[in-house]
Amino acid sequence: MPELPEVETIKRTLSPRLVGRTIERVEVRTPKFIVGASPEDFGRAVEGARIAGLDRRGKFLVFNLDYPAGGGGDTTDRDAQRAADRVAEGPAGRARPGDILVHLKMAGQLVWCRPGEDLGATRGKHTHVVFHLDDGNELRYIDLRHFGRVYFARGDAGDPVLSRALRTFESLGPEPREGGLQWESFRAGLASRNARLKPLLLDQSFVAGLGNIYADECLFRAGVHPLRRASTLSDKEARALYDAMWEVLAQAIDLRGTSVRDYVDGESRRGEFAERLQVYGRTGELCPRCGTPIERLVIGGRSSHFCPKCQKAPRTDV
DNA sequence: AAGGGCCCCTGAAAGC
DNA sequence: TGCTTTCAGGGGCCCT
Repeated sequence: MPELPEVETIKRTLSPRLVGRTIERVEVRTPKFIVGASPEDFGRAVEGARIAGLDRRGKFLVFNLDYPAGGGGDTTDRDAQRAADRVAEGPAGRARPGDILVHLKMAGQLVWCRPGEDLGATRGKHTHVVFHLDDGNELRYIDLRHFGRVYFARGDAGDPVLSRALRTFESLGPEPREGGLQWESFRAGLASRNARLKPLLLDQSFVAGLGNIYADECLFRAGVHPLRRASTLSDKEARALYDAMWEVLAQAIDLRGTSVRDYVDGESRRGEFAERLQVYGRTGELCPRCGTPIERLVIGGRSSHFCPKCQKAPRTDV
């Protein structure tokens, strides 16, 4: 389940292999994965384009393409401009018209491969899009659950699925790390919300990139219960949560993500953060801090894992 | 603003 | 044992 650390790892593993390469041919095996254009139009548009940059925004991967006819500008200018835009725009950030956005949702994989490389029957069967590169290698989009999508930002503006995705992309909240989310605005954001913490952390317009796994881990490390109302946190608790986000995400990125099920990076390698998970998926196991059995509760339709002793339940609402 | 319901889809697990 | 059914799982949209 790729969340921020996994998508970041994919970006880092793919960048050196993709940036500067030209897409020679696109093979769309399962049309529904391409949003914004027919497979034919998508192929025609993208073939011959050069991958100028690879970015991550929340859980989206952003392929920035240079097109041979028009558009363009030299790469250095573009990169500088994009970096400047990101700082200037803060959380907003728009997709550029020629970009390809990829959201992997639960089980999507983006994998760099040698030509025709065999990834096994299951992954082979679920390989939906193949980008053939000018050095002969391939970038494959694989998805065992069929939830992910490849969005062509230059596609049909009237396509409701595309415009919804672009709207979602543009309304992403700040990145939790790297100078995105500032303490003061986080503190103020919590204070202004009555929502329960768990759904709030999963709200991508509040903060971008957390998913179910890291939300649970952050709450545990901060010692706050997932049902707590955001506005009821003390300064100390809010600070603990802010720091926990930073630490958990940094550690997870260091270990190249969490492979609970299907996740692998751009080189098909699994991440190693799963063994460091302290509560997620550990219902009934003992809390590493106090030895109390970890409990599971469904909140907002999502399973939540927490230690009932380290994360005190709110007095009301439970 | 908050929250419930629903849908996307497959494979694993549970049920018979 | 083997087949069928159920459900988990993340995210986001719609509706209230």
